[in-house]
Amino acid sequence: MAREKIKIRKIDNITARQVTFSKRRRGLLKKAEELAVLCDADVALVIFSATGKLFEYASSSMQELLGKYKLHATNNAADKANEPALQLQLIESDEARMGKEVLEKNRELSQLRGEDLHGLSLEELQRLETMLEGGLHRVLQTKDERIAKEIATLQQKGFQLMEENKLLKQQMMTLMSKGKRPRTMATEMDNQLATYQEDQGQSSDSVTTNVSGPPPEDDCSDTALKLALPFY
Amino acid sequence: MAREKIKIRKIDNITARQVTFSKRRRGLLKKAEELAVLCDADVALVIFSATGKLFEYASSSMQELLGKYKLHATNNAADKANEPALQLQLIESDEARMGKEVLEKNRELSQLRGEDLHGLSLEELQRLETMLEGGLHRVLQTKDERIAKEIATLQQKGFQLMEENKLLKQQMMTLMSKGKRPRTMATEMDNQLATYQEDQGQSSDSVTTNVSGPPPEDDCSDTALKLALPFY
DNA sequence: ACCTCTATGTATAAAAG
DNA sequence: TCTTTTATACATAGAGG
Repeated sequence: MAREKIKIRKIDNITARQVTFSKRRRGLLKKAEELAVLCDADVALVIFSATGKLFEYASSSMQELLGKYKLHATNNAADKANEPALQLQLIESDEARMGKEVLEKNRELSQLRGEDLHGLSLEELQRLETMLEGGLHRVLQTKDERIAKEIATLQQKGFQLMEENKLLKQQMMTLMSKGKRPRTMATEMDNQLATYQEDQGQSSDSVTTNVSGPPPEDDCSDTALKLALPFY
Repeated sequence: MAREKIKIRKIDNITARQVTFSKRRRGLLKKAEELAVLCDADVALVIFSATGKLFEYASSSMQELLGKYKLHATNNAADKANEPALQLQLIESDEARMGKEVLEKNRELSQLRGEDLHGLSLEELQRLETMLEGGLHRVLQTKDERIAKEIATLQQKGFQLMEENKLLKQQMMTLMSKGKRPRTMATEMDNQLATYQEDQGQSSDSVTTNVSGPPPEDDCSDTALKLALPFY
């Protein structure tokens, strides 16, 4: 495909054939991987050179893919004729049963994802819709519960910290009034306390408010305000 | 490779992914055959689409090639460890793996249905929510398209019937004015026609209006108003 | 889904090191 | 045999039917 167009037939010159094999083999393996990645497909590629050397690519496990292939092949073959393929068929019937199950589950999953809907009747679409709505409802409910719980935990931690700070402040005041030291530290703690109270008030307004925003930069890292919310 | 360069990662848009799959699949199959022919190599290519559809190429017999592959694979495995279980082990592990796969798919399905959500993190719940919303959206879209199409068909049939009735009425009038028979039948047909026109007017107002309600009780069952809508 | 069209990115045949 | 180079053929993304 360069310099000159070539006909697709066995290359006579042995050297040229080996060179072409090397180049095209790599190209093919690359393309196979690209297809698997781009299109979320399962791809298995097996190449034997004329000298018997093996090259292969499989998007997942070669065994898994070849098993899956056998299922399809045997299913189709069984449709067309009753080929009594020795004991092999007995063994494979087990595989076939499970494979069908996997295929069925996969179909169901992809339909729930909204793909491959073209063969479905209105009744089936309605069934899917109901199931999806129910599922979505329950997922949202679970998520809301989880979020509410985490917020409650955060609030509790916050109040604990407030109490702790208040106590510390009092102790500090006591110490300072005795030793007549400047009040800088106590003032700063007042500010921190006010900031934190504001944050708490906001987050309890709505479940969907951002709670993971910067908390007051305290040094009490051991008291663990670590329950950050990754969403909302 | 055209118009714009793309990154080799899963294509998000489902339609685009299917289109690309179709194009690249053909390209890959062609290249596989070219390699086999040009370089006298044995090539086996198995592709499963994301929806589970199978595509394959084999330069000779797929069975033969896969057998050959298994030999190489087992030989190599035997080099690394002294596993004398031959192909039997491959088959057994296939079954075990598929059993696991079935379990996995079932878990995924039940989660999509909104069951068994307790072990999930907020991130996983968010992922489920997104998937369900997308699926629901696509299901609703497909259903709406289907319904619109059926309504259009029903309307067309309705108009056909109206025309037919008009014609029959005229013929009847002609007959009656000639033979001086009582006009009972003609009057009844007038009523039917009026009723049907009302129905048509209603159903074209909104997609969600009940269209499958009682049509005029005509005896023209062969004209088939059978596209009843089971929902809505 | 499938075809066509077209601009562009890739693959690769041939040659050279 | 492998690499690099280069010119050319091929594959294909995106858009429109």
